[in-house]
Parts: sequence; C-alpha cells; structure tokens
Amino acid sequence: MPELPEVETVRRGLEGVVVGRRIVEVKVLGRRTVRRQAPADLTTRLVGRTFTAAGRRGKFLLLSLDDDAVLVVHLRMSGQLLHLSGTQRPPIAAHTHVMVGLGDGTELRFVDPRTFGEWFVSSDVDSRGVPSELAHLGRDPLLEGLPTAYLVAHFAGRRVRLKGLLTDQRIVAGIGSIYADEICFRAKLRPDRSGGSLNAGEVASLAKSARAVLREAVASRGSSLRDLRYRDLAGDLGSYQERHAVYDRAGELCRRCGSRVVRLKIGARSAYLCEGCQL
DNA sequence: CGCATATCCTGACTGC
DNA sequence: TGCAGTCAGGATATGC
Repeated sequence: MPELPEVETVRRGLEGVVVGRRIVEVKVLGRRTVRRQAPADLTTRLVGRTFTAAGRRGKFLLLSLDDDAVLVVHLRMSGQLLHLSGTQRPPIAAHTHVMVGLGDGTELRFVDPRTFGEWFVSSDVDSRGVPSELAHLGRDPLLEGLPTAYLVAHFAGRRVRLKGLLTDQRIVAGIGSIYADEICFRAKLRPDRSGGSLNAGEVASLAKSARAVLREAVASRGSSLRDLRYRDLAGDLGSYQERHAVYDRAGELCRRCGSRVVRLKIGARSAYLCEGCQL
C-alpha cells in the first residue's frame, strides 16, 4: 500500500540518515526479500560501499552507492524501512528480513510480514541513475510532471478503465489503489470510465488532480491505513488518511455533495467513489 | 496485442 | 472464545 507519497516520505528520511554513511554489515534473514540475486551476492556488493544519494522512481527507492551501483528497495504491500539510531536497539521484530549496519553505528531494518517487498543491487544504471530493471516505468508525476498531452496519448482508444490506467506503472509510476481513487474524486471522474471516453478537458483535470493529490499527500507524510502498517523511517504515522475523500469511506457521506460513498469492483480490486459528483 | 485473471503472502476482520 | 473463511493489493505471469 505504500505508494508514491509514502515512498517519498521514506526517501526524504533516508537522505538525512544514509547519505555519506558507509555500509559495515548486511544480514539477510528472510528467504524471499532478496530474490533477483543470491543474498550473498547482494551482501558482497553492499558491504564496504558508501551511500551517495537517496532517490526514488515511482514506488521504488534508489539508494546510490559510491561504485555507481544502486540498491533498489520496494516496500510493496507491507514493507517497513526503519532507522534505529543511538543506544536504542530494540529486539528484532517478527518478519525482519534485512538488516544494514552503518558506519555511524546506526542501523536500517526491513520489516515485511507479507514478504512481497524486494531488495536488489543493480549495476546497470542509465545516465539518469535509473536501473535497467526499472526501464519500463512511466513518468513519475512529481519528478517529471504529468503533462495532459502525455496522458491523452496513453488514454486514446483505450477501453481499460481509468483506475487501471492510473495504476499502470508503465504509464504513470507511483500511483496505487488509494491515490487512484482520490485523484478520480478530485477530478470528478468515475474510476470505471474507460480511458478512451475522456475528452481533453477531463484528461487535463485528471492530470492536474494527480499532481495536486500527490503533492498534498507528500506534505502530509503519506497515508497510514487502519492496519497502521505504513510508517516512516522513524516509525511515525502519516496523516493524509484524515483527508481521504473516498478511499475506505463506503457508506459515509461525500464531503462535496452529501451523497453516500460507494465501493465497486474494478477487475479484482475495490474502487471507492461518489456517484453523486463523479461523472 | 489488449485486456482480464491468478498468484505470491500474512494479518485483520467476519460470522457462526 | 475459537476457528474457518474472506479480504486487502503491487507487480508479474499466464490465459483468452
């Protein structure tokens, strides 16, 4: 459930605590987190290196190393990246799959109950610092903007529904189920509209809404849902869930028009919308 | 090719 | 109180 705003919040935290720090120890405890390469290979490529930058593309964290390789981390559904500093060193929580000891005595821990999260080191990085493994990702709305013309080109003639297009990482990188619903609400568009049915004005509204929702969600440090699973590097919760207009609000009143928010299925996933003001 | 569906997984929740 | 069943969803593989 971490999407662009949550990952950006973690990235900003990492910028302050890992850049310039040397990796002195790596322990891979789980079996599934490191799966594109042998865990021993990942460890070898990290130990002794120094982090030079903390970047992000879509929902992927990109931690650059001083040998020009990049450590790629994806939180997927339930991953938490926590930074432990000072003398506090709590016991290892259940589902802790990777631990990274830094030269200043602090430590990163990756906790991920559902084990969908992933870590890998890539040495095949383009001039923008993007690993070849992530070359399929589309535009990142905050890093590169989201021009209306770009969306028009990708939506034209498509029968896929709006929510499916917004969450297609090959088109727009970083939007998941929560923010797709919130963006559609802001744009007053039903998430089950086909992409090709939108006129130019509606696409423009969607692009504008996407930028606004994501920017505001970053300012609120992301959304922590009922399970309180999403936390930042320090273990603190986000607050954008308090501003959700539709996500997980089925049966509650729309703040814009007073109708009841409903939930419907798009593909195998839920979508929340207000049928009173989303057309 | 375009689109829909199944899969991975654990914890929270629901109903009996 | 316990327990079986359902749901949640990001990315990717597979099916039609």
